[in-house]
Amino acid sequence: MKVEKISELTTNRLSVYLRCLNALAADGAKTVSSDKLAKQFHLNSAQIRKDLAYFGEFGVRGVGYYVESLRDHLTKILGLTKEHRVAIIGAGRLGLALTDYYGFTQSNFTVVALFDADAGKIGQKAGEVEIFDIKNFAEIAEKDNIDVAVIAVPAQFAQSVLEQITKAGIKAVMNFAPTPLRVETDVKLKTVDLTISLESLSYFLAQPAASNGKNLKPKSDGRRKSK
Amino acid sequence: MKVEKISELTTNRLSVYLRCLNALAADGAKTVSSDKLAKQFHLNSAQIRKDLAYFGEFGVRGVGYYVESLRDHLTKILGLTKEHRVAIIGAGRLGLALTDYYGFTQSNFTVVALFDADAGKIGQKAGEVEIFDIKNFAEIAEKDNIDVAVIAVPAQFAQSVLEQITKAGIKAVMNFAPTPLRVETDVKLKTVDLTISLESLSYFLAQPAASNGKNLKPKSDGRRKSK
DNA sequence: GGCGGTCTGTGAATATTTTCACTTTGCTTA
DNA sequence: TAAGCAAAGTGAAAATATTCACAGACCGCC
Repeated sequence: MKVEKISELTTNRLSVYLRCLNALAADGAKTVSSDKLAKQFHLNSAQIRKDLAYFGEFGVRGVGYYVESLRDHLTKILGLTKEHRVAIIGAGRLGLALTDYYGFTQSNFTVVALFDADAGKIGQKAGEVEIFDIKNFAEIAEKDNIDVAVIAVPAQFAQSVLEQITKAGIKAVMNFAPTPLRVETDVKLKTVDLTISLESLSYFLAQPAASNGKNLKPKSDGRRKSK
Repeated sequence: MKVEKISELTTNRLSVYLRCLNALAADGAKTVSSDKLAKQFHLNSAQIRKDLAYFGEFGVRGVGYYVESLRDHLTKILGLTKEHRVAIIGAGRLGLALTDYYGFTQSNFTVVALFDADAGKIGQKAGEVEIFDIKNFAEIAEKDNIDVAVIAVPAQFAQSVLEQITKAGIKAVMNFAPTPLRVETDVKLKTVDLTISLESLSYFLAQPAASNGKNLKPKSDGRRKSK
C-alpha cells in the first residue's frame, strides 16, 4: 500500500487527457502516442507520459496508448464510473444555471436537490429538481445519498453553509462564493473564483502592451504555460 | 523600462489580498502586517511581502501596511480603476446567470451586451441587456467599447466564436467551454473549466479514505497547499 | 530471426514557486 | 536622542513542477 502523493496539477491534467481521448475515440482512432496528444493539445509529451505512469504502465513501447483502454483507465482513476449525487445550495440564478449544466451529466454527476433559505423558493421545482429548505439538508442528504455539494450562495453565507453541510457528512464541495473558506482536512473544497479570473484579465489589459510582442506575458488558457 | 516577469500565481493572489483588505477596511482597521494577513487567511507571510514587493515598497517597517493605501495600490495594479465593458457570447442559462453576476459589478466590469446565434433569442432582453446576433459582433463591440468577452457557448462552437471575437479586436476572453482553445499570443484567454474541478472532486472521493487521516491529500480551496 | 524505426517509461537536469531566516528600517518610549 | 521592538524587504535554501534525453521494449518488414 504505497501512498504516492499525486499532485493536483497532475490529476487536473488527467481530466484534460480524458477529454482528448474521448475526442480521439469519436474520431475512430485506435491508438495515440504521447507525442501526438501533446502536439494536438499543446502539452509536453514527457509530462503526459509521466502523469500516466504514476498510475500504471498503460502504454506500449513502439505503439503508443490504446485509446479506448486508456480512456477506461482514466475514467476509473478519476472515479467517474460511480455516479455522484449533487446538491446545489443556493437557488439563485447561478444555482439554477448549474442545475442543468451539461458538464455535470457528462462526468456522471446527477443534481438531485436544490436548497435555499428563501421561503418563497422552497417547494418549487427547477425542471425535475425540487428546492428544499436548507434546514433539512442533513436529512435529505442522507435519504438521497448526496455526496457532493455545490455552494452557490452569496459570499457572506458561504462559511456557515459549508459548516452545515460538512456537519452532515459531505466530503466534497465545490464553492462559487468568492471568499476564502475553512474546512476540515478530510473535506475536499474546490473553489471556483470567477472574481480572480476576471481580475486577472483586468490586470492583463492594464499592462502596457508591448508593441513588438516580445515582452508579452505568455499566452495561456489557464492550463499550461508556454515556453 | 525594466520588464519584470510577474507570474500569474502572484497576480491571482493580489486579487485575494485585495479582498482581504476590503474586509479589513470595512472593519475599520488602519494598518495590517503581512503576518496578520497571513494568519487570518492561511497564507505565508513571506509570500505576501514578496508578491507586494514586485510592485513597490508599500509597507512601513515596524508598522505594516496601511490598509486603505495598499488597497488603492492593488486596485490600480489590477486595473480595476478603469471600467471594463463585457460582452457575453451565448444567451443560454449560464450566459444569462452571468449577466447579472454581482462579481462583475464589484470588479468594475459592466455587462453591456449578450450575443447568440439563435434567431428566437435575438432582440430579446435580459434585464437591461439586449441579445444581439453574433454576426454583428464586430460592429457592436466597436460601438459599445467592448473590451472583454465571455464565452458561454457549447464546446463545439467555442473555437469559432473565439476566432470571431479576436478578429474583432478583443484582447481579453474568459472561456467557460470545457475545451482547449488556441489564441494569438497577444490575447489573454482565461478558461474556467468546471469539468476539471468536478472531476477533481470525483478523484478525491475515489481515493481510499485514509482512516487515520495521516495520508490524506492536503486540504485545499484551490489557492494554496498546506504543509 | 534480425534490423530499423517508433514510442514508452524514467533518471537527471532545469525551471519555477514557496519558504526560511536574516538585515534593514522606522516607530515608540523613556 | 538612544534603546528596544516590530515588521518590511530580500538573498538563499528548499520544495515542486516541468522538460530533456536516453535506455529499453515492441512492431513490422524483409
